[in-house]
Amino acid sequence: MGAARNTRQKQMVYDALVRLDHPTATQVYACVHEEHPTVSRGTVFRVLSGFAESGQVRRVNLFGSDARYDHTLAPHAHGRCRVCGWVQDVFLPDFAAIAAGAASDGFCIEGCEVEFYGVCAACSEKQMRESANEA
Amino acid sequence: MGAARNTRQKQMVYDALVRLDHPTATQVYACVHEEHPTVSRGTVFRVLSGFAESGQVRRVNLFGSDARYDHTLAPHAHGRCRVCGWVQDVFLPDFAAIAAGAASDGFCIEGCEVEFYGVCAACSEKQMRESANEA
DNA sequence: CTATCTGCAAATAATTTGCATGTAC
DNA sequence: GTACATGCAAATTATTTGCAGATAG
Repeated sequence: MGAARNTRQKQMVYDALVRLDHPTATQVYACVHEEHPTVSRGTVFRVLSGFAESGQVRRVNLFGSDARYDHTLAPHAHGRCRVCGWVQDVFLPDFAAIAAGAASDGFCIEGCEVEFYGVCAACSEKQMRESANEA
Repeated sequence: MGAARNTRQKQMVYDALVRLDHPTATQVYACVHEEHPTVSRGTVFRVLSGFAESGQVRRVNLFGSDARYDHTLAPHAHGRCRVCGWVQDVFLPDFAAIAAGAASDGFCIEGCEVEFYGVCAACSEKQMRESANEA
């Protein structure tokens, strides 16, 4: 196994990932493919998997959806809005401590993924406004 | 919309779910279908989705895998072994408090899913034994 | 040069869906 | 009896893969 090479495709995939806010692989493909129609689906999936494997990006599985990719490497959780589906980063100050403290039955914990779900601020306000109109 | 009906299929799907330990929908299908070949894929997926929607079971998305179903409704996290893939329940005493305390930016948290990943006790021992043999 | 990458298109695999029939209540 | 459920098979959707040609180092 040799060293990974830098290619235009990898750069484009990474740029799209940063720009797109927790996108799925398919969303990254759509974004890259729009400006560079010759870039193929296979390449985007391969590049994203490679990034995830090398730790360059994080692969996140959220509820009831496909795998998403996150360029923010610092440990953090996610808030997923039940209404609009938006994913918000949630930084927990004692994130590592929570993970470390949860070890039990000899399970050696190496990392931790957390997703909160609920309603984001924007959707809360919208719902409040709508129910005010009904009354 | 009428009330949900009790059918043999639903009972079979639920029984398989309890027996199988965090199975994917496809695993549930395989299990049910083996003893009752007439039960169809579509039914198993529909029944599991219905259970998840009604809150009768919990749908869990773990890293890099398909959706899994969990009949344990009490709030808990999961430990997923990097080596053998086994999923262990992890009960956190202050689970609700963690979720509640993490609210920020107006995100209204309704629930929380946590997955720890690492190596389970069995795989740790096995690896230790193997490295001892090499030395 | 040559090991790695890429594009393409076809293959998998999970999940969903339309529709006619079956069945719980 | 009728509304909800099921079986079947075909359709979708996400992701993977084989292979020949392109290219980074």
